[in-house]
Amino acid sequence: MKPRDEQKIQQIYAATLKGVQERGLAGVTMSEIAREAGIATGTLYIYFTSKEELINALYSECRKSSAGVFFRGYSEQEPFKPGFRKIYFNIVRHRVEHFGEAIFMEQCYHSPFLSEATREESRKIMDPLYSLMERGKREQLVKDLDIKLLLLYMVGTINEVVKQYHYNGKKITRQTTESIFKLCWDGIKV
Amino acid sequence: MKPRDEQKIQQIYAATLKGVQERGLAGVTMSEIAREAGIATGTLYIYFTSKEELINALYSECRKSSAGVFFRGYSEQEPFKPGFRKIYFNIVRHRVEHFGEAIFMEQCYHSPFLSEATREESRKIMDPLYSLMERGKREQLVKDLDIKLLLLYMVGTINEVVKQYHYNGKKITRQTTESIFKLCWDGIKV
Amino acid sequence: MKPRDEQKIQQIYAATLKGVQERGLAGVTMSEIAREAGIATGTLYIYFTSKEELINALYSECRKSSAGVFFRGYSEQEPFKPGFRKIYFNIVRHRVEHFGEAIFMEQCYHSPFLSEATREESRKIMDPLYSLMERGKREQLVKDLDIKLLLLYMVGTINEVVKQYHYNGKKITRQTTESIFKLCWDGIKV
Amino acid sequence: MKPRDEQKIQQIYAATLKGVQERGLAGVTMSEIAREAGIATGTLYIYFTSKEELINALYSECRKSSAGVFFRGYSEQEPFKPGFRKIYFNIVRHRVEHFGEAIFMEQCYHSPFLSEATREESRKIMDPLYSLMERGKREQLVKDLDIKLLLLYMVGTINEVVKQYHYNGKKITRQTTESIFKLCWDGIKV
DNA sequence: AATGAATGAGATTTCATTCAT
DNA sequence: CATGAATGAAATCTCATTCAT
Repeated sequence: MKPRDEQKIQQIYAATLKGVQERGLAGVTMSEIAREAGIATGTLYIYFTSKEELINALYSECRKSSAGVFFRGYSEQEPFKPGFRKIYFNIVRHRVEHFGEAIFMEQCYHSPFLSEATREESRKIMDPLYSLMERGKREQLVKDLDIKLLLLYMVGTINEVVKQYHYNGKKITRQTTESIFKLCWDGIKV
Repeated sequence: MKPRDEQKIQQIYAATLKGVQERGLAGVTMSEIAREAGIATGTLYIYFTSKEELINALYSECRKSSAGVFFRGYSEQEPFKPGFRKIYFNIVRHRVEHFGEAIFMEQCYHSPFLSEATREESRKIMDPLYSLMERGKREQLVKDLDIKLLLLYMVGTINEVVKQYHYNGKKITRQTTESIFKLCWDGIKV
Repeated sequence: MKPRDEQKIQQIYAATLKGVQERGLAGVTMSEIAREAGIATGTLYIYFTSKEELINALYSECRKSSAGVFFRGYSEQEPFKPGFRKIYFNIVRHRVEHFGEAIFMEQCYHSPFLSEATREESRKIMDPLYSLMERGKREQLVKDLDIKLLLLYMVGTINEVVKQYHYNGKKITRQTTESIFKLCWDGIKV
Repeated sequence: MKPRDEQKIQQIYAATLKGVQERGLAGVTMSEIAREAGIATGTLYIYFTSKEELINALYSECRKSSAGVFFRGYSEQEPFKPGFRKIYFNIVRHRVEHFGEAIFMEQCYHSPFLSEATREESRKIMDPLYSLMERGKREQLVKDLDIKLLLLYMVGTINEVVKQYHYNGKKITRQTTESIFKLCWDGIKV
């Protein structure tokens, strides 16, 4: 019987992401999160019984929300390349608009907070992209390599570019996205 | 008189990397580092006046050591593609063999520990790779894009692949490296 | 909601004074203070962000409280000698009844804790006594010497007598006070 | 079989006094003392087996050296007032020239360092002044009050004046000394 | 539910003392 | 003897969590 003031939960999530972005998972404290969220420390513990639970819940939340965006407007019916392209652009946009989430998730990986269950659960989210890639291979549009490798190739560049652009205060324009998509496509295509 | 022990510093560094890899910058403590390094907590403070100083020193060290490996065996005289390939393989090898360092540096970026001075200092290390890429562009072997973008494209994949392979307990074979190099090269070439 | 407890501050002050009297500023620790005040160590840090701040706050407090006592019942209207005598007796009584404060302040002077601001602030407290002495000089009841010197002459004896009597377990009786007042007066008068 | 490099001991004493004056007994550390004395920490422990022993030894030393100065040029044969005057001036001079020692001794009183033996031993040093005062009373030159009280009256002023002048960076001139001596004498005489 | 003061275990740091050279 | 690195107990301080209101 956990309380469901959904708005408060969102404030807590936002406060956590902000804190992690500024001081890292290492530096963020429960009282800072509470203060930033505009509630008392005690209240935080009404919504999340521990720091660990908060981290895990937020992690899941991030995964879910990102999946929603990644496949927006994408249909398994459309031909491979436009589908692939759509997802690519979706991922870039999401990474840019939800930069804090990316950082947070990255930091979680090496924290003592994330439970194995959460890690496991979060792996499945890329499954539709997996299927798409498989189709690309079947249709001989994409190199015959391990699918996981192809996905990492695709995602790695996006992550790195978005991160570095962010740190250097540069904007990712449509042109930038077109450029890295072209790089990616030329590499991946047969 | 017992001289200050240079080797002890290496033990401390190793202990820190191990701790960060296991529990994240969030979870690593000075006493754990000391225990792992086989020294007393107080001794740690003879070599580093604070946790912050230790983190910064290790960060610099990592940057420097990686630069050394990246350009091993590479000469500016050799033609573009073999040079590029050599560096690519060097980076992959370094990331695999010094995985802990990569994790550590990634975590540092969003920690309250890293000083601006250290951040600044560490940016210059990729300069030679920068020059190589410029040459590639001049010789019209490489796409005419912003060099920084090309480097991020190159490095992003490596980071992501090495990381995920590591987490899943998979080995990066020569074949894997060849595969991602091919992906990278096909993308980057004109 | 539990409001911040003003009385707790008094307990902390009392505990600090007791500790300093028994073991000196050198020997007093934050955990001892907390234990003596009947609170947890962490609680101490809710009220004072550091040991230094606690010491400075207590120092100011002592200065202020002593000033209150020194001039109790004294009016600038009354003739010089009875006024001077009243203040003299007040000071003696305060030193006896608040012996711990005197010791504490003495120790603070050469500690690394006291900030320059606190030192500065505390100088002004004797001002009314200063004015009184000036009047005494104008009325030619008091020797024509630097006023500061006259005050130090007056206060020095009190401090020394109270201290030594305390250490030797002797009581300062009314008779004792009369005696030293007579000594002081005979010296100071024209 | 304690080593007797007398010069080194003096350096240690000087370093200790300097440290205590600057940071209080609270703030002075064994390694600082060693550094200031120009020796290694370990060496300090060859000369004094513990911090406590060093403090106690220095305390005794201070007491002894001060006694030597106090009664310099004084003979029990000379009449009361010139004798008293000589000692008075000696004390003032000593306090000024050895200010650090006075501070040190004051701080020791409330430290956990000073042993009861040391405290006891140091009380006897004023005995000749005690006798002198007794004579003054017998010859009816001095008020018929408890001798201890008379001495505290005398010494208290000196301590206070020297301390405050020192803190305010003012010099104690011969004129100052004459002034406070006159104050003292007028108070003490019958 | 909400609050924020209180708690105390544990983290960082200091320092008297010891020890290997 | 002299050195200063090494030690570890203890001090200062932090913070996840609990509790009284």
